[in-house]
Amino acid sequence: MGARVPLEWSLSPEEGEKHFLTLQTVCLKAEEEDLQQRMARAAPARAFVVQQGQGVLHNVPAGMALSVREGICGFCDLGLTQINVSQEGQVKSSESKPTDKPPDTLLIEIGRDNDIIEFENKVQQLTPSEDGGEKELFFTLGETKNQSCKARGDLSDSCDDGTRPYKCNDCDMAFVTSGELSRHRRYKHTLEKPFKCSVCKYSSVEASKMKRHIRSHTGERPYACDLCSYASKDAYKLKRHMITHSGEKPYECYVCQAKFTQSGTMKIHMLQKHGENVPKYQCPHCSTFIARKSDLGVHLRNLHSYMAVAIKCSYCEAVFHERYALIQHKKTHRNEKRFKCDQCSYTFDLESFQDISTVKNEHCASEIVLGLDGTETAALREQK
DNA sequence: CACGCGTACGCCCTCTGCTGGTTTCTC
DNA sequence: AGAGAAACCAGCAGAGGGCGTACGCGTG
Repeated sequence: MGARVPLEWSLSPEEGEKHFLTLQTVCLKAEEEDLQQRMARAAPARAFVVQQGQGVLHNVPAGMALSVREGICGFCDLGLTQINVSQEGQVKSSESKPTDKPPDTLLIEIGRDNDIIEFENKVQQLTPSEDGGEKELFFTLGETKNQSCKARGDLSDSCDDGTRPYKCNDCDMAFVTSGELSRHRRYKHTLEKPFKCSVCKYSSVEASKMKRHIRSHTGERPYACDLCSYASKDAYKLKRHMITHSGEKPYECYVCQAKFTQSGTMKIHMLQKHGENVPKYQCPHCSTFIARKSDLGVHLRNLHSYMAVAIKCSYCEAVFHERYALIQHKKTHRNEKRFKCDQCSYTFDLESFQDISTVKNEHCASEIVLGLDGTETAALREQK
């Protein structure tokens, strides 16, 4: 991820039916001096008007391209309107004129129906660029949900001290009641878990969590789906399951707009497709690197697990209880398949290995019958 | 009756791992 | 070129963490 680009914004009703959200880039960080120079070269300092939600752009200056995307941020889970300011590294149009300033104002048209929307300049990202490549600025606005600020530190300052008098001594959290504070401290600091499972080692902070846990032992599934035979052990899983019937994909990758049914799936996608220095998982039994941990499990089961029914090598009589061992064994056969003519120094490949192989040595126009070790066998000599 | 406290319920989240379809690789 | 195998990938569900809130009960 690149540096953040600070934005200031204000919402001002004007021009009768329209509201305008004005964004101003305050400055670019010193380390982004190169970007400033690029922007100054290619972008006129003028306002753009973007029709929110439809991607209709007006007054796009030469050398710049704007697009509007809407989705849900994978990191903060806010509804997002994202304005991408794309700039070619080298301005191709001869009519483009260099300017002194980067673009400093964006105007976004917002209908009156959107009065309830609150914007915050929470996420702004600047993607790194390749030399001469495309540079993109992501001005991303978060549409706040009607939800608590939870544990996000950057929003915690907004919590009202008057309404949340019970402050935790070990962190910045504050709560309405002492009971909430007490529970929070058990979860985060004292790690006290008074509820113990009689079947396994699980323990929990709350009795309700133990009740839910017990269902994993009893198999009780009180939450049944109306549309299929699925039943869940808790309400949330049923709700999540219902997405499979509606076809809804509420999580959208803000980079490639791919959509996903679960946030975790999108997170993996973003890591694997758009992440940097993505770690890979190395098989402990062979040198294979696999992108996903779950697929390493598949690899281990398929190639390294013990097989009750042994598989015989197709080249010889050897049998193996592990597929990977068989694969490695077969490779030794393949490496051995080059043979020398017994009459001269010519070498040749066997087309296939069987218990007995017959090879036409076209070089010497004589038929050679070979065993697995590349020498003529007594049985073969009798056949000849 | 107001208040504090504990409990129960509910919601949403992350992490995890299995599954099956698709793509890529190897022979 | 084609078949089979392995890796890639998204879908999906299990399990558990964390917190908001409603409710009941005891107490002053």
